[in-house]
Amino acid sequence: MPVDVLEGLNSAQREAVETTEGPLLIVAGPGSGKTRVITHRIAYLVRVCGVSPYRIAAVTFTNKAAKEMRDRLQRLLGARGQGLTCGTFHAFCATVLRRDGRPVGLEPNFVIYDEEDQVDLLKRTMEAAEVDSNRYPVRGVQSAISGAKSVLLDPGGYAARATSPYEKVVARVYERYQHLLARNQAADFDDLLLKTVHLFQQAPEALAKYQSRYVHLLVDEFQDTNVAQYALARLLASQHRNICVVGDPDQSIYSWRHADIRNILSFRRDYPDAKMVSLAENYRSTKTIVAVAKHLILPNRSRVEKDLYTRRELGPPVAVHEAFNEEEEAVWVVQEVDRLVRQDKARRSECAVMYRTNAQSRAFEEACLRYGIPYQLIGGVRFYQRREVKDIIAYLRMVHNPDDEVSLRRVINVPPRGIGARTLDEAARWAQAASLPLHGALEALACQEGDGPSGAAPPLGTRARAAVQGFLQLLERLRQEAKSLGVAGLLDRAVELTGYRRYLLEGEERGEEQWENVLELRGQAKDLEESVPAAEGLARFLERVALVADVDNLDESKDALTLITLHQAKGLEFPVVFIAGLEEGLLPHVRSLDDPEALEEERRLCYVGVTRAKERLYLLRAFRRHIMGSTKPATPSRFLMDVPAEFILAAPRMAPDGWMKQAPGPAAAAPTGGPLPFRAGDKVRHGKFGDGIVVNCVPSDADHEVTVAFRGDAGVKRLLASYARLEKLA
DNA sequence: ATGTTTATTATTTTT
DNA sequence: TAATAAACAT
Repeated sequence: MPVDVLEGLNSAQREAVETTEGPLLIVAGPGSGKTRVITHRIAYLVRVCGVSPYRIAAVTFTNKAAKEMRDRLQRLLGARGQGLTCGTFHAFCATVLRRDGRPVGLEPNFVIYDEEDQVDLLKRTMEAAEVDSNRYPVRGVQSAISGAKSVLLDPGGYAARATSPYEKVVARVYERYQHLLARNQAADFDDLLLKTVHLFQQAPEALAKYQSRYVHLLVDEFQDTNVAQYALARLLASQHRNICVVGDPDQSIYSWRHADIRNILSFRRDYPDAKMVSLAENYRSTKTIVAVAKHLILPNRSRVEKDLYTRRELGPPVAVHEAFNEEEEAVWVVQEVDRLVRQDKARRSECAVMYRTNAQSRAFEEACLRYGIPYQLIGGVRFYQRREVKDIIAYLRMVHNPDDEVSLRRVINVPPRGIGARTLDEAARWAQAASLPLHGALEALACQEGDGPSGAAPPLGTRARAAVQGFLQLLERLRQEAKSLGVAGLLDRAVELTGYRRYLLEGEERGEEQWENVLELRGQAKDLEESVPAAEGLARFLERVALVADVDNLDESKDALTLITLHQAKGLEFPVVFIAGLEEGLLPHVRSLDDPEALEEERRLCYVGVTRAKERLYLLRAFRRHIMGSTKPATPSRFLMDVPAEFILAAPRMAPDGWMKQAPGPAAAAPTGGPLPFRAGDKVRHGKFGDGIVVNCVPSDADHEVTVAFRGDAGVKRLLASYARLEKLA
């Protein structure tokens, strides 16, 4: 009866699923059915080996991946999957620390600081430590500390290793920063991992509890783990040694987030008896695309050999197109999408444009708007990062954890209630002197209870005192009401008592939209109330907003062209993929040009993009590119040189109908577009821009580029003759 | 305490 | 170029 979990698997996949005992390393190429293998392996453990789901942990990097895994397991196991631990590293650690974090200084109600909160706190740390933030940019220090934490160095360990003056300064800041976090009952993202490892090292009974529980451990996206995460996985697995890691070194693109591919080497060193299974058959892409991907990644030195292949058809050749500039690159793509859709070759939702930097999306958005192509821009400001959302969350966080000073400072004057920088400075100074937490100092000051500890300094003016008093009363009231209200109700009260709605709607530029976001947040709180006991509601809600960032993700039901960065595209697939900006300095990015390892990562990024494509792949570059205010000539990316000519069809500027049917062949010389259709001085009319005068007209590939000065708001535009449909006026 | 002007600085961003 | 932060004036 239970053999069907093996059905439809190829032999390598089957081997991976059936290897249930001992350490296992699965190297999974793109499109090789990785998620399928993981889920089937879990199903196999439960249904064939009779392992209780309670004893299995599957750890992923993203909530999206975790959710997909849960959904698929639901289908495979139904109710028999109950009790499985499946989530991100960070979520797992947060759970452990809420329950058992006291030995490492965390109360169950600790808050989780995101990067913005981290930077806020660091700024103040550096001020207090008198470190000049011009000489030591906060972002840099933040990254250094994060890097230290990712390799499990605490302030002492880091200080001991610090050699350069810069590192010594960082060490000083790091030490104080950790003190402040502790005083705030807060952990940043890196702390979640670091503190869990420390907990396991310092409290053997805590480790024993989790070690004995998890008989089987699976780690997905292993190429993106950092040292701390790997250490954690090893600790967890050390009793039963059933650790299965799945990854693809060729798709490691997060070293700048301290992911360390060397973990794969460490794994082999730490588990010399590990079995290795390579999933090399690709089910996603055509032969052409797989071949291009292979050639592209081949020059990388640090690789684990893996011979990707597919049994799929050859498919159309890869189209390489050189546009004049980013604007025309975008127009070309948008028109090509439109053509594919009109000719029924693809639906819009099956097409994606991928690029290295977010700034590149702009030209594509404009082109989509101009040609009326619906699009979906992925990325940008994440929902929980939005100012108005974070403000509301800050109120909730203060209710939950009075020590959270970052939240306190964030909203003490939002909406404005007359507590400015001066008052706050005074309170902070006072708190310091009396060694009180900030909220304690504010309370003391508001009651005017005596003078400073030294008996001197008359504290606040009456006006400021009243304001502070008002704020504290507001908080107190919220805390009282929180006892009898759900999260949504509490949120409502916070909004009401602060007048936040009016503040947005009357004071802010995008108030309407911001208010919508607050309502969206409220909706989520309401949803959560349905499934969580009221007593845990607030804690669970705060946990979720801290650790889940993907509310606004790809909507597959929308019939729109997807615009997405290469990084975000990892894990996705599309029948039609356009990779834009294949130019030196962009892909590979300038900041990687002098570093061979960084260059390899850029190459992997490009590889990730190529391997997203199922049927059709387009590689684009511009001849000139507008970057940071000035236009510069661009040279073709070295990655383009690694695509063998036999797979390329040099796409003509205007794709004539059916050109995709042509046989692949070497790039043909660009034809010219015949006699000039316009001359400077001609009067013309354009459907959208109205009347204008031709300034210039030059041949451009198979077409003509016409520069027209329009009379209306349109100004001077450069258009392609065959698309602009300019009407010549007498 | 808050609105205005100037200066600065620009990859990627799973948690 | 354009967004954002810090400095500045009111």
